Amino acid sequence: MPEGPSIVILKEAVQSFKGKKIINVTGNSKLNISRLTSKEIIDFKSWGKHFLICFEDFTVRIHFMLFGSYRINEVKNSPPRLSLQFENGELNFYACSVLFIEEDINNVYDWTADVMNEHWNVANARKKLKAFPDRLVCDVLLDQFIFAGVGNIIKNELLFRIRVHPESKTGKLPPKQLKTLLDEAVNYSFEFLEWKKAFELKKHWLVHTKKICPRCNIPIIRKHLGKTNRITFFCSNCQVLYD
DNA sequence: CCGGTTGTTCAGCG
DNA sequence: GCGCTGAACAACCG
Repeated sequence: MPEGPSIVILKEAVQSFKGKKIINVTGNSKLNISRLTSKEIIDFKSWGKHFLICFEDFTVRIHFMLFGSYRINEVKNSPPRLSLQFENGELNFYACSVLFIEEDINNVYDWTADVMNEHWNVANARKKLKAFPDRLVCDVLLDQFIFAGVGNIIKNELLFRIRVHPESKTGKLPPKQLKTLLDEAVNYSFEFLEWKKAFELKKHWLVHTKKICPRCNIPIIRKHLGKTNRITFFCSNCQVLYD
């Protein structure tokens, strides 16, 4: 559930509650969620993997982490972390991180860093990469301050697509590959969104959780890499190491 | 039933 | 104070 495109799907799915008043609030969140009672939802926004419920004077940030989930006008057989009741339905969040943001979210979030956002700015991302040329591409793709919304699946798949080895240093990428990486961070995320909407996401995975390279038929390498130490799937034959 | 994983934070340690 | 490691959280799939 948790990569950026999934949050965009959620944002689209809850539009019927925009402008609506919350008539009851429950949940096992340790925060004072009762403050939401009788409040009107001004808007829903997203930043990367963050789902934002905007009120007049504050914002609720939902982060689904690895295991979080939600239901719209349905309930799961487990206690909700946060449950919002409306005249026209309900919105339930499970096993997620809930946080109140009191500041203006425009001062909290850099919208130009969100690969799914209309304000995404590729020049800003390029500048952030240039500042730390020794970082590995497998790490920078997961850096939410550079590529907010990109997760481990998108990381693995896009590196295979652009034929770059995950342990390549960003500063050693030829300009053409660097441009392709920046472009595909957005392109792949939007393809992920369409596949996810069509319930055919896994069908399109070429290396993630795979055993054999679909291009050259040799075994896919599965290894924890980089400072992020996340599991990485790649083909040592198809993906070129720039170091 | 066990192993694996779409994520992040933080304690502990050298 | 730093960077690194691993735990913790907690749910579902195959």
